[in-house]
Amino acid sequence: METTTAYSTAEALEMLCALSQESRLDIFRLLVQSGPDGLAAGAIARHCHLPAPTCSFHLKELKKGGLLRCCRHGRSQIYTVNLQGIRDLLDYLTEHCCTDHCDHEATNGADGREPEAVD
Amino acid sequence: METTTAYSTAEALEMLCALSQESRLDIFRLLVQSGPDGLAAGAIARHCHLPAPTCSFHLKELKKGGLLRCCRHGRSQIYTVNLQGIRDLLDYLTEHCCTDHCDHEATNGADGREPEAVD
DNA sequence: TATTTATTTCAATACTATTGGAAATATGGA
DNA sequence: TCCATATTTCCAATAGTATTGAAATAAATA
Repeated sequence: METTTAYSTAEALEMLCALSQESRLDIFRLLVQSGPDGLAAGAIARHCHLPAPTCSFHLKELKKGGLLRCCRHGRSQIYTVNLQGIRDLLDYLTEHCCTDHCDHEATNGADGREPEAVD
Repeated sequence: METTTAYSTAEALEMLCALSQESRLDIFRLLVQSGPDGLAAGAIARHCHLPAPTCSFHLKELKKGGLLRCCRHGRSQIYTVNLQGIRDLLDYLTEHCCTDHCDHEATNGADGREPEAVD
C-alpha cells in the first residue's frame, strides 16, 4: 500500500459530487453499515425504496466517483464501499479545507473575530 | 472536546451540495488559505476568474450551506470560512461514512459491531 | 434451448443548477 | 446631493442531473 494521498482537487470534486445527492448518500451509508460483505443491487434498491433503474444509476455514479466497488456473485452484483476512497476524501478535506488556523480545537473556540479587508 | 456535534444527514447533505461544485470548491479553498481575515467578494471574484454575479451566487450557496460567514466592512462584504462548519462535515463523514472497519488510525473502536449483510 | 431472476442500458421527460448582462441596492466621500 | 465603488438581485437562456418504464443483457437452472 503506497497511499501518498496525492489526491487531486479534480478527484475530490468528483467524489463530493457523487456523495452530494440524497439517494446516493443513503446508499453509501447503507453500504458502510453493511460492512465488507456488501449488498446486492436489488437489496440496496429495496432498502432505499428506489426503482431498480434509478438505483443502478446512482450506484454507477458512486462507483465512478471511486466510493464503491462491485463484483458479480452469481446473478447478483455485490456492491461494497471503497474504504480508501472515503479516507482519501477525508484526507483531502482535512488537508486543503481545514488547515493550520482551522486546526481542530487550536484557536479560540468562539466564532467572534474581526476580519479585515485584504487586497 | 465537549461538543457532541449531532450533525444531521440533511445538514451534511446541504454542505456536500455546497462544496461539490468546481467554482465553489475553488472559492472555499481560497478562503481557507486566506485565513481568519477573509477576503472581499470582489477579490474572490478576481482570484477565481468569475463575473461578479456568478461569484455572488456561489458565495450565497456556500453561506447557505454553513461553510462561510460574511460581514460588511465599509463598502465590501468580507467572507471568511466557518471553521466549525467544515469540522462538523468532517465529523459527520467520519462518524457515518467511515466507521469501524473503515478506521482511520486502525484503532478498534469502542463499539466493534459485526458487519453483516442487511436483509 | 427456454425460463426465471438480477441488473443494466435506453430514451423520454422533468427538474434543478449555472451563467452573466442589466438593473437595483448599499456605502463612503466630495 | 451627486458620483464612484462594491456587491447583490433579477431574469432569462442554457446546461446538467434525476427519474423511471420498457427493452436489453447476464447468469443459473431445468
